[in-house]
Amino acid sequence: MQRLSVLFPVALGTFDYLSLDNLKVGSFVSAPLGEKKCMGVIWNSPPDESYPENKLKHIESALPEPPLNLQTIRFINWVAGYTLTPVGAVLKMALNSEMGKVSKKPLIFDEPNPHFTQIDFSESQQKVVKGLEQMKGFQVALLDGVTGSGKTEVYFEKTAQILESTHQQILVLLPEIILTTAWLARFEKRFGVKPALWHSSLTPKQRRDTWEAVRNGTARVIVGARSALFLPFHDLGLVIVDEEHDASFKQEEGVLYHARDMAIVRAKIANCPLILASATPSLETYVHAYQGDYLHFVLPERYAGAHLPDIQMVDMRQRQKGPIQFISKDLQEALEIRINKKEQSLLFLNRRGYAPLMLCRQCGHRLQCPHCSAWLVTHKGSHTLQCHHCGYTLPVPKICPVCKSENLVACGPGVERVAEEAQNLFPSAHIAQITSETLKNPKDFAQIIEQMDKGNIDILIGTQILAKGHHFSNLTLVGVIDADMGLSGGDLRAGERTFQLIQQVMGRAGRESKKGLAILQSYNPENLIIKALQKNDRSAFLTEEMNARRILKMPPFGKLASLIISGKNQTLTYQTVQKIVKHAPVQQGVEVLGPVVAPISKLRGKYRYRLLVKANKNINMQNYLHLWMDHAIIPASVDVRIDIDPYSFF
DNA sequence: AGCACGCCGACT
DNA sequence: GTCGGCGTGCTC
Repeated sequence: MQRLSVLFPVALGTFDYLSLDNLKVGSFVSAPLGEKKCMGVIWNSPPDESYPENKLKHIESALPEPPLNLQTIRFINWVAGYTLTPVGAVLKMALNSEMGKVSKKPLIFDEPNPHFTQIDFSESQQKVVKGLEQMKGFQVALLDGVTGSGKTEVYFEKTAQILESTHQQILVLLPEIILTTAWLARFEKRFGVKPALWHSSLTPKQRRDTWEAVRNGTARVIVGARSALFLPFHDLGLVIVDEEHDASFKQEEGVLYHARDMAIVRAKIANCPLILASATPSLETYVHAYQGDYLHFVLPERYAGAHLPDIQMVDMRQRQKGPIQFISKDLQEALEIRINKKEQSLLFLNRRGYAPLMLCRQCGHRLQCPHCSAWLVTHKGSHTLQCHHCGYTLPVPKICPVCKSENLVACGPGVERVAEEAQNLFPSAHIAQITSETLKNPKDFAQIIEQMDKGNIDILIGTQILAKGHHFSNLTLVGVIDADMGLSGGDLRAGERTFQLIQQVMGRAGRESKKGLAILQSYNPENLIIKALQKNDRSAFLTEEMNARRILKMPPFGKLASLIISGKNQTLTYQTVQKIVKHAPVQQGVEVLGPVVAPISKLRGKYRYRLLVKANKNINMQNYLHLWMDHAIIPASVDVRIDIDPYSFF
């Protein structure tokens, strides 16, 4: 009879059990947990000998499932330790709901063919292809190429090399799986077959089959969103993170992790190369490349002789008096020229709905969400007011709920309003809108692309979803309605995000033979970020931002962790925050900032406070937080969430 | 995370 | 009197 450590896919640590069989680490078992029998995995943590043996239960049975491999187990442990999450919560991400049931028909892919097509590369592309070819073992490379420079085809060559010379697997992470249609077409064109896909909207059967094919090594190329990192790879030989700067790699619910950073750990454990690709690298990645920690490959020009667009600035402070117009005269004229020439235009505004605020002109009342401290956004398409934080929706009211007057007005622009204005300016133009709510699945997006390719759309108006790598061949004008929008609020990465987003959006124009134009509308044209965008001067922006972060000891020159303390009872929550702050350990090189009322002070009915821990680079943040929180007494009705390397400051 | 237990208000 | 809301505590 021996003591074994068992981990269950629930937010808990390991528990010890007794077993007659000699079960090895990674084996799947069924064991009693509380009132129920649960599926668990024999874990590699040492059993807790201090726990009394007479309290131990017995493992019920071993399951026929093949064991989880050691690399995946080590990765799960690492992520749990880094993010301060119970290991079981991370295990849950690595399993699938169909576990325990044996897959009847294993998934057969034809294998991708590395010789299916050969691409003609430019001289600079060829250099990078050669460079990537040399990468062996654990090494990180930044593949840094302007929009439209053909990064994808270049990393496909490294993919082909691994496919041809080994039996290893290749993992490609993309930020949003809804946008992969075009990427998949390129893959199929290059390798003759579709890769294995992993994302949240697979059916249980697809999940089960793909998981099994990844586990047994028959799936050679796996493309997925962040959760694909946790698949039990049989033998991982290459990891690619495309659009590595994209903020959606940071998981903001459940286990809070950054998929790009965890991909580096995954590659290190697998001892394989990692490619981070972007036209607008994150500052973190750029600094690593700059310091020589990463290889740095650059594709300086667009593929096939296409040029980057010209950039024109419109100072919105100069606009004429009269009713508010969100499309300036200059932009209007540029749109008209494109419509007449049968070329396409794109208008970008990173705000969904019609107007961000509904206000009573009689009494000044602003319509607010009953569950969150946020304004309700007018949506004309669905005749509703919506809370963009919790989803609360109600029909647009006719009268003010406070003074009962009929003087409610919608303030500020959203995508719907810009579309309305554009349609009034150009009544016969074909205008389409694209936001996360109009795109329910990859098919919706594919349809818009098709309509664009056929020339059935003159003006496409949308949110940030437009910024992500699409190739519209007849698109020659990009209008940024409000270039300053992302800059206010003063969060750490506001400047970086704005620069990346607008640079990416502008990169949609003129990707083929016709020269593109980007028009930036700004109320703040002297701002350094706006100026760098206007001059297309990335290094000016990066230098400036790098210096600012270095002086402030902000990431990547220092470490951050954020604590969000929330609860339905405001008084109890606040008292808890006070108590937590009082017990913060004093340590050289660590600063605890706050508490402050969170910018969204109430979310889904819970009151929220924030603390920020700022530490020098050499500090072990996890140790510090354990020292602080392990003995903290927190009421069950108050929730304390720790976010290591936070990206969201709401 | 689930799940059970137990304490209070609401209604057949 | 019973149903069920959710706050609290436990899972080897």
